Amino acid sequence: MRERIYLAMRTSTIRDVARTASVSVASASRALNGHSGVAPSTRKSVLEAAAALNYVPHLGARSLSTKRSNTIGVVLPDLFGEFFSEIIRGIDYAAHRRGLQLLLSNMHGSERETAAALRAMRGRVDGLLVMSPQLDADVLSHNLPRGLPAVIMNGWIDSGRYASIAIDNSAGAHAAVTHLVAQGCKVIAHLAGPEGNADAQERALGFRAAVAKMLGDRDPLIIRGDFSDEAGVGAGKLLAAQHSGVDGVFSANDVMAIGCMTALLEAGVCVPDDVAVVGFDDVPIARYVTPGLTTMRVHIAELGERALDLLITTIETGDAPEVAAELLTPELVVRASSARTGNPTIKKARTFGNKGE
Amino acid sequence: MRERIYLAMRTSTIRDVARTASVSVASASRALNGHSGVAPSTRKSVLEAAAALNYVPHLGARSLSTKRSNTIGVVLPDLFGEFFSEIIRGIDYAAHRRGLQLLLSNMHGSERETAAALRAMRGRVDGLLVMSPQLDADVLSHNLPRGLPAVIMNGWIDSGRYASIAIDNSAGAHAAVTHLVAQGCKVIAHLAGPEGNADAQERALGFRAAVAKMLGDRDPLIIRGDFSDEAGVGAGKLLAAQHSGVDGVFSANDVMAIGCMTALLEAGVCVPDDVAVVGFDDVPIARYVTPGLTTMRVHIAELGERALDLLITTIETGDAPEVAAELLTPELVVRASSARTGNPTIKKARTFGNKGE
DNA sequence: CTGAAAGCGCTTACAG
DNA sequence: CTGAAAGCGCTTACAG
Repeated sequence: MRERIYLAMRTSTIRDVARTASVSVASASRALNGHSGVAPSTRKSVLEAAAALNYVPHLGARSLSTKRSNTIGVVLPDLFGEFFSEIIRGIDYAAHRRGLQLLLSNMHGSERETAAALRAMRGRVDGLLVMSPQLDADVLSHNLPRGLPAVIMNGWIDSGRYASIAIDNSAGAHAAVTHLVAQGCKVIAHLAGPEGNADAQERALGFRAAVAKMLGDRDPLIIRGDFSDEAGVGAGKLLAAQHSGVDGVFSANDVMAIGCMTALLEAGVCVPDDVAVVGFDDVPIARYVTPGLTTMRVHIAELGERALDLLITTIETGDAPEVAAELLTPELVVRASSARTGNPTIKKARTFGNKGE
Repeated sequence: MRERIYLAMRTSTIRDVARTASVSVASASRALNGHSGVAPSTRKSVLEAAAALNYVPHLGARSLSTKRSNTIGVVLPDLFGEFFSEIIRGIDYAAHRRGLQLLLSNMHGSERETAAALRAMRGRVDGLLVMSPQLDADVLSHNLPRGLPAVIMNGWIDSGRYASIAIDNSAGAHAAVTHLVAQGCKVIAHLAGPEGNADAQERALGFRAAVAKMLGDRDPLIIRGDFSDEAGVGAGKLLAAQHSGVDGVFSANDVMAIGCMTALLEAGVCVPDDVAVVGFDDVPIARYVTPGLTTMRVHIAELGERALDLLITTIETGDAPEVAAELLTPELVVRASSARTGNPTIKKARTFGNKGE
């Protein structure tokens, strides 16, 4: 009884197919893979046997012998959320077009886990897409299995070793500040991303440079965040309570910008007339919040798509002869969150001069 | 020269480690895997050799011989978007806790692709999580590799063959309509999901039953959608233009509900006072739109988490002795989109009696 | 056109 | 404690 169940459940192998079709395993393999040079009658009986046995090839075994998995490994800081979801969409789109599978993994923030995730890809994928804004090139290249083609997205890029693709954060920050100033903002604060994150750091630096140049502000208010909506809410509450005279906010990402707007609105602060808000990324929901969020559009999905294209090129041309390094320039998308009428609904605290009151 | 590059790039195998450490491959394997019964000196030299060679084990080969991949396959209708992103978050959370990797795949809508995706999992994963609201149990079970443990999420479930977990859509629809009626809505329309989708169908049926019972409406307005924001926008425009007297909308998912609200607001229709809107899912953004979206909370991430737990149980207990079938009941979350003051800003068209004018 | 054999990179009884 | 050998399920030169 036990044995019968076992036999019934056992998945059939190419050996079973060969035996059923009365041919060798080699012939079965050739027929199954549609190779030429197989007698029609042989092919027929093999395919029939396979169908009868409901044969499904063991891809692990196949890739062990072909050294090809038709799978791309993707290692991201997270697998969910507005931003990563869009990245995955782009990668998936490009992978699907080429008949490639995706092996996704995330690094859960720690260096140890990133190393584990990268190493776990060995022998299972043909190439790697890694987004690691938190880790420097050394950690990365030490743990990237040798000989595995890889493309680095948005990281502390070590040009030369791996192809890479990234966002021009500095240009983005500059454009955002320029826009806020053009809208009449006089005191602009920055809602920053996590420390140690390459993108966040570049955006903060770009912001500082821009407000120094355009507003002569060398010590702007910078609120440290972590890219989460909660951080945005906290910042919004802070700004609403503080009466700091801030009339414009440049947030390092959209998710925080949205949290910030929500908190400001709840506190009775009008966006954009009291405080104009600009985000970064243009995640899908940016257009659905009210007011719609002005932001620096990154074309996130396209970024993922381009990264996969780059990887394929790297794989096909062998050991990346000229290492590519693409830089994507974000574009300003103006929506209601920054469209100021020039009529603030509340007087600025600093007009009264008694800050903290 | 060519050869030198090749040698330099070649990834080292356990054989290289063994040779470097002057032990057999068997001993190297045991040392590397931390097995007991290895002389300390042997272990030491093996680990040193591995470090020196920057050895990374070939997981494909390992799982071929151990018949264990420590990877879970996940097949979803899509890998991105608010809903699937949350599902993935839950699955990832549970998988990470157990040290499991995720192999994600989507089915891009077609039956052929679903079959391919399911079969491609053979030999690469220890179990499968499948969400397939579009396909019936036969297609599914025909393509699920025999002997591969699986859990079906939200599908046309064939209780008995596979463990499953699903949402009580009927109860959810009923609760949504009950709420709208309690808010004073008299004419409720349904923004439906795609045909052939199990969840969508159950929600529509539940809606019909509820409005028939509570409002005596046996022929309610049902607008066919496809779960996309565009469909929601289209429905909102339609409702705004139609003067149909509709004062409540129950949408089959949040994303359409949000699109619908956006379109209604743009057309000058007040939500909730002219039209109250209730969604389904409680995706993360539901709380950030303005007005906040009332919805049936599904605890999406938890659904993914529970599904993985179920799968692990199935794998561990062998061939699922008692096939589990869990049903999750969604709960009503009231936000501003349905909090009516009783003061509509515009007169209902049907009050005038000249519909279409 | 076909089959026997070697090999992909591991692990694990089995002897010693 | 250690090593030689078989085996996981495939593919692919190599002979015939």
